[in-house]
Amino acid sequence: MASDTKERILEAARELFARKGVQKTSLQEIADKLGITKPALYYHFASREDLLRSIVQPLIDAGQRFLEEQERAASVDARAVFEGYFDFHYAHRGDILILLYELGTLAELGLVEIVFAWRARIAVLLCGANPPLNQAVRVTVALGGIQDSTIEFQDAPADELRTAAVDAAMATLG
Amino acid sequence: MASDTKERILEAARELFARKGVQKTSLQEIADKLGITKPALYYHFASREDLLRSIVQPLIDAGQRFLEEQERAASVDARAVFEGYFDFHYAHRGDILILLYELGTLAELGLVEIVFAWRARIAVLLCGANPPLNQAVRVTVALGGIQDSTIEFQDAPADELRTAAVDAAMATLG
DNA sequence: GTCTATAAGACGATAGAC
DNA sequence: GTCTATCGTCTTATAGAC
Repeated sequence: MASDTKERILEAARELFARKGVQKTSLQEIADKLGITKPALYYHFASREDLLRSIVQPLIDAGQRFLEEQERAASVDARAVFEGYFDFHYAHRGDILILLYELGTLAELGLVEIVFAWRARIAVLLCGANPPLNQAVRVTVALGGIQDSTIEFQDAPADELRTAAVDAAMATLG
Repeated sequence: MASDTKERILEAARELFARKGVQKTSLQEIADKLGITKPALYYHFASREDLLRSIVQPLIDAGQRFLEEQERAASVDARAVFEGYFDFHYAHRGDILILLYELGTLAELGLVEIVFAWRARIAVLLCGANPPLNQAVRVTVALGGIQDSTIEFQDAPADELRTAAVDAAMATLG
């Protein structure tokens, strides 16, 4: 396999980012954790931003795949959309928590725009283009609520949480 | 008085924090914006954290007052609670957006715990202590959704948005 | 691929004059 | 209340040996 040092760096960075935040974690700390030096780290990643992007990219790709899949589906089933949305957020809840605590940092990578665009595309699936405000709000509440649930109820059994979150989202949509 | 240097510093800091994030704004930049020097700034605020706390504190106080008011009310009306929750978030949506983009920074000031505690207290008001998971999830979706709405629909007319958000929250609660 | 060494600069914060 | 000057520390990033 390709040099696993690169993978080890990503893993260490992920752990430190989650524990102390992205901005407050220096490349020095990441290197120390692995017992290597900063220049060694620079051999694998051209810059600090390059490292950060390498962590975020798989998440963006997964989200993109989920959305294209939903849009390709022949018919739109709100419950299925919510379930897929829950599954995506639950599967990546660790990384998503990192992003949520550091929205400002991620905004510089253009991530905030991407996530808003995703929500807009789902909103189109659920209630068409240019819905009235009260419809748009309901979609925001439903999707935002599903995401919040995967963050706030870390200890709950996954299947029970999934049912509860999707039920709540369906009730919101009315 | 409004022309006080201390007030002008807070105002400049707020503006820069909103535009480029808390962590990425240096004391130097705040001083430059006002045409004063860093030591002058230190005359008014003991430290960087002191400055940050001075911006956040009024928000915490306002939230605290809202909650005590709700808890003192003789009877609990879910709709009234949601309306008050919306009004609080709408009135402070500018500052709340700053906090949302920098949860990590605010966590160091103990703010995240405070907000979670608020939500827990509202949850007790709405469905008693130790509710089943599906009830707790519905409260999270409803409250989180109201907050999201005040952020996402910046351009919508306030009263129309208020009705839509509260209606959605009521539907979520079932 | 990893090292030693260091550049080049920003940062928070302080001392002391006025 | 505001200044000039500076301290000490931390940072990203690079040069060049092995």
